[in-house]
Amino acid sequence: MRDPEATLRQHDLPVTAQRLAVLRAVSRHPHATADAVAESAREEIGTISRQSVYNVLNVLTDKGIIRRIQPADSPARYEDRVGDNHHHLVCRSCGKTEDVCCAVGDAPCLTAHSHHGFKIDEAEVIYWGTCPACQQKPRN
Amino acid sequence: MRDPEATLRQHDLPVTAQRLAVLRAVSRHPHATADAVAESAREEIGTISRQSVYNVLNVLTDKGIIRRIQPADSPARYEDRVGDNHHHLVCRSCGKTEDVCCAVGDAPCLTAHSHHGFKIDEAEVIYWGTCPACQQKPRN
DNA sequence: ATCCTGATTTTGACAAAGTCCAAATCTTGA
DNA sequence: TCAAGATTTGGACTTTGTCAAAATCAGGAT
Repeated sequence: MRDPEATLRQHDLPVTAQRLAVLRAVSRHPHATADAVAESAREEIGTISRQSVYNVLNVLTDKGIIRRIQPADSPARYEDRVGDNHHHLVCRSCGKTEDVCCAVGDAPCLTAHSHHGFKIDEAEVIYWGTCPACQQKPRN
Repeated sequence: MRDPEATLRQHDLPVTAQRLAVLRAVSRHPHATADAVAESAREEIGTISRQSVYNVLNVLTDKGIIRRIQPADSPARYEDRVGDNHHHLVCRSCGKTEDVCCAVGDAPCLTAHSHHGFKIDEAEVIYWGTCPACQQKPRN
C-alpha cells in the first residue's frame, strides 16, 4: 500500500493511529487473520482493543480498501490486494494461503451470468490442497 | 437418497434412529444448516441431541456420504448430492443456495494443477449474488 | 432369544470468532 | 481553541461447534 493515510482521507475516513496500524498490518501480512492483524498492529502502536481491530477491518472492507476472505475452517483473513479478480490456494492442513491469478478469468464457468434468476456479482474460487511444508510432515 | 439404511450398512456404520433421521433430513432439505437438520430430524423421531446431530453430520461427511459446504457468513450447510463436481450459487442477502453445474468443469482455471508447490485436490467455486426474492425487497 | 462389547448418544461445560452497547476519547472543521 | 460527531474501549453476549464422561444402544456370538 502506497500511502495509508492518503487512502483513508480519499475515503472520507478520519485518520487514527488504530486505522493506520491495522491498514499497515494487513499490507505487511497478506491473508492475516484478525488476531494476527491485532498482534502486528500492537507491535506498531503498543495497544489496540480487539473491538477496534474488528471495527477497522470492517470499515476498510466495506469501503473496498481491503478484501476479506473466509475459507472453511478458518477465521476470516484480510488482504490489501483488491480490484483484480485473483483467487486463492489454501492448504487444508496448515491454512497457508497463496494468491492465484485465474488463468482464464472470463471462462464460461466463471462469468457472472444469470442462473435460477439470481443476479450474480462474483465468482469466488478456492483451490484446496497441501502446501509443500505439509507434504513433508507425516499425515496425522 | 435411495435407501438410507443400506447406505449406512455399506459404510460399516451401525444403523441408529438418529443417523437415519439426520440422513433423511439432509436428503429432504438440501443445503440445510445443522440447526435445520436437527429440527427436521426431531419432526421425524421426536428428539435428538444437538451433539448427536453434529456427530452424525461429521461421520457422514467423513465417509463421503454427504458433503459439507461452508460459505462465508453462514453456518455450515449439508447436501447428499456427492460425487459430482457441482458448485453453488449463494444469495448474499438471505443465504438461499442453489446447485450449479459447472459448464466447463475442465477449464484450465478449474483444473487441479500445481501452483506454488501445492498439491491441489479440489477447486471450489461459489457464485455470489442476489436471489429473485431478495431482488424484490428494498435493500436495507 | 439373550448377553457382551464396543460404538453411539446424551448432557453439560467449554472454546473460538465476532457482535452489541454505553461510556470515554479523539479528529476534524469552524 | 472548541464543539460535534466519529472512533475507541471494555465487558457482556451470541453463534457455531467441540470435548469429555456417563448412560444407552446395536450387532454378533452363544
